[in-house]
Amino acid sequence: MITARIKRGSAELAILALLAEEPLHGYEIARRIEKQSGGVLRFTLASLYPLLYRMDKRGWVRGAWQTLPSGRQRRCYELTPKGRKQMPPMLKEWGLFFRALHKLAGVSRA
Amino acid sequence: MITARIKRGSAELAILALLAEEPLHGYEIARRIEKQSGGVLRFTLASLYPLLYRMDKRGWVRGAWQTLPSGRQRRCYELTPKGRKQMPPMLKEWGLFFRALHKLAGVSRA
DNA sequence: TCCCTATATATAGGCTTCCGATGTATATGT
DNA sequence: ACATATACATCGGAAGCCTATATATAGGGA
Repeated sequence: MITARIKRGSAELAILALLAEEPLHGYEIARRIEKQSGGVLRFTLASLYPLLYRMDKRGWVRGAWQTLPSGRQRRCYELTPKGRKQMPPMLKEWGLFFRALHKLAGVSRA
Repeated sequence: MITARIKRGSAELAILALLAEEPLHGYEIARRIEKQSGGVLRFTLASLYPLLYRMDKRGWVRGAWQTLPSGRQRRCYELTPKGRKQMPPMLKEWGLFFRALHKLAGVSRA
């Protein structure tokens, strides 16, 4: 039986989902999480960068330095096949968790 | 704007929801969380008891020792009015959070 | 009789995950 | 000139949960 632990780990899923659409750099990821969640999910940069390094180390994303025309540097992250494989089980686990919490406490999406 | 932090804190909500139906002792709470969530939410007793003490300290629940006919003792927890008031905002926050995660990553309840 | 499981509470120690505060540096608008 | 936005980075710490362990009683099966 799949058991969904009670945990916050939704940040990783959010990042994977964003990078599944297109490669992004850190600062842009944070902005999109806030924007695309309607301002609900706030995510500080102090949380984001260590998270990205960890996901890079695991091989879920691959970061590469870019040099902008201005000469400025930034790190662009791309989803790897291994990272893409992580998504379905995470989606399933969160779905299960949500349904369970709904059954117990009546949490609704509406 | 209400911002839902990314956190696991669902345990407190689950406990409040169970105690809203009827007073229960710790061991029974853990059993019901597992049972009523279809085995999805697992919750170790080592997490549960400190949580109950904290909620008692905050005045959300009130624990009282019972002596069973067998002479055995156990602690029965009851929801307080203050505890009941915590539920609607928590439900709202979790609802917002799930909608946001659904928008971002496609987490579904179905 | 002895052991195993279930019931019931409790604590120590530690891990993961996230946040606040702070720092550095460049680009852009006013 | 100055404020704001962009962009990355780290330190320290808090929160929330788990593993392991301890204690003690009750009931069932070998």
